[in-house]
Amino acid sequence: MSLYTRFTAHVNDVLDALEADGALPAGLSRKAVTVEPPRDPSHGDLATNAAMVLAKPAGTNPRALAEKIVAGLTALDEVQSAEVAGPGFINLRLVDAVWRDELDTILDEGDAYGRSDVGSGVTVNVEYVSANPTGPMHMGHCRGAVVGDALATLLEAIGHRVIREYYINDAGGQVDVLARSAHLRYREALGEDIGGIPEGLYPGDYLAPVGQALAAEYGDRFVSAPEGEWLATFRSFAVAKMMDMIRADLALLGIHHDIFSSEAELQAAGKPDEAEAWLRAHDLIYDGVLEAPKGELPDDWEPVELPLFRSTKFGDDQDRPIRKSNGSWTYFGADMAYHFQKAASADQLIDIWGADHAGTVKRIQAAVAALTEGRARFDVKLIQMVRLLRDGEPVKMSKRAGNFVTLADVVGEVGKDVVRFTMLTRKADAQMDFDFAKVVEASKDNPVFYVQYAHARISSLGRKVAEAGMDLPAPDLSLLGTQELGLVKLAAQFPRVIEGAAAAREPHRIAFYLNDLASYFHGWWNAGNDDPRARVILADDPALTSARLSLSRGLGQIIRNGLALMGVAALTEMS
RNA sequence: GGCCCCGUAGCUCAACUGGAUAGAGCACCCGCCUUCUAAGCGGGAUGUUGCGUGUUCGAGUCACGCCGGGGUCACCA
Repeated sequence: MSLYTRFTAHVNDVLDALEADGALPAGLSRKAVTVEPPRDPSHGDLATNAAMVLAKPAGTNPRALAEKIVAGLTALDEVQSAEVAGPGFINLRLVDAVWRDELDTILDEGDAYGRSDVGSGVTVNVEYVSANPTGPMHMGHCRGAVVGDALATLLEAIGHRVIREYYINDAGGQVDVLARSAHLRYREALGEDIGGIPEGLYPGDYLAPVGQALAAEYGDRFVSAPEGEWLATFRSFAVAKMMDMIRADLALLGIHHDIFSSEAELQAAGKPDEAEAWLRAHDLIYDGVLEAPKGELPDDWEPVELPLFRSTKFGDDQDRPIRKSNGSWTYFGADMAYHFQKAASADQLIDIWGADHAGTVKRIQAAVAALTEGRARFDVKLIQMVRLLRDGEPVKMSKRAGNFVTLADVVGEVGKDVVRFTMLTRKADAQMDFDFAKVVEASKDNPVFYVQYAHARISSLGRKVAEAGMDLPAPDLSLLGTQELGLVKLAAQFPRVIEGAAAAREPHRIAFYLNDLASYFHGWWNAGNDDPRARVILADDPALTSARLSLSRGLGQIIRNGLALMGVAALTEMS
């Protein structure tokens, strides 16, 4: 149990006691009661708003109620002082022993420190990447891949069972285009001069090996065969090759999915039909005429009767077709069934999408709400664009010739850890710049470097002590000073940060927290510049050295654990 | 035109999903390198949180309406 959940329990105990005494009406909701560190540390170590939240429903005034709660909290051994402040906050100051014990806990629990089981018993399906299987991963996919993966890790850290899933869009028109592109390369591989790649086919060179593989597999039997004879074969062949490439690209980032679900298989298994039947039985699908698109009408637009899902009943602004006029499924029709399938094996669903799909969020949320009858929590996280820069100048990307910046190029240039960390240094719904020069810069402007540098400094301490052959006594943490306990207090927030980040589905908070912790650590370290007695290693004071070394190790542990959540390896020395 | 996201210091961004006096870094000014790694540290200055109503003990955060920037609109995927 983390320190913060422990004190939340203490506050609840005090409230229980007040209820038992009749000082507080029984059964008031404590949902809004929080126990958290105040923003301003001068207010104390912990603050609770219990009196303010409960005063009104209890029919009393906040300060009077606060006084009663304070009396109960003051009685606790771990509490040094409790006082009422401002409009009715209760500020707690804890005895130093609490923080020393917490440092021991960090060191004892090691890699497990910060993990919890608050999410146990709940399975969460995180679907991320799901790039179309028509080419290698490029930078546009990168951020969503990293955010999704880090979020999945974060959810595991609070005890959820997590399913990492990739949805292969292998049923739409774009995979037919892929198959035709592959057929062209197949003819090329068999010696035909194909000239340029016609407009409308995928031009990328990565398809050449696919053509060669097809030639090796099938010889020349499909060279002049009508499309109907080879399309399906070439399609599944090429998709499989593309997925191999994508899996290899993802592996460069350390990303591995548990499940790859195929849209084509989903349709072949009749899942969309099942969903449609269920929805029709519940009067959530009707045959109707789609409204004309707003704004400028396409030339070929004409009213057609289609099966429409009543997404307007769930907050969408238009009912949405699930089948096309030729009877095949729309993307939405299949996607609806796909989410229905996912919800069968998970309690909560999270989709990581590019922000360009924002317009389709409501309809899929409507579908999930309908098909699960509101049971499944379902979040769509939209990932904003990343602007690629080099020394402040936008990286030019031409759309023709498949000339985009691939994920493999970027990882090759700056490394996996830099890419992953950088992608997590912004809220997902804020746009972000990725500057090749800045992300590898060795300065404190660069959080990747700054955090790693702190960890390297900490690691160097262990080496120095070993080299010096110092004989250290068991640490006596009561030797730690105020600034040092302050560092412990910040370190002790780590479990809260994890829980908060997981609950909000915001992995970037880990990166910000680590940067903060690194900043305080560097400050402590540099105190030794002005005052040699403030250094960690004091040759003439093994006792103090031992205590400070324990603190350093604790901080190093937190940094490692935080980086692990982000999928980033901690450096023990800077190169 | 409808919907979604964003708007916070000169710049880039935070703010623990409603808490106290809105915080960091950059840039600017003042100190600090015969060093446990100065690849940095300490201190100073920086605000009508786009604007306006409302909800309440309390709003950057929630609701509604404007303003500005971006995205999106299909029987596409």
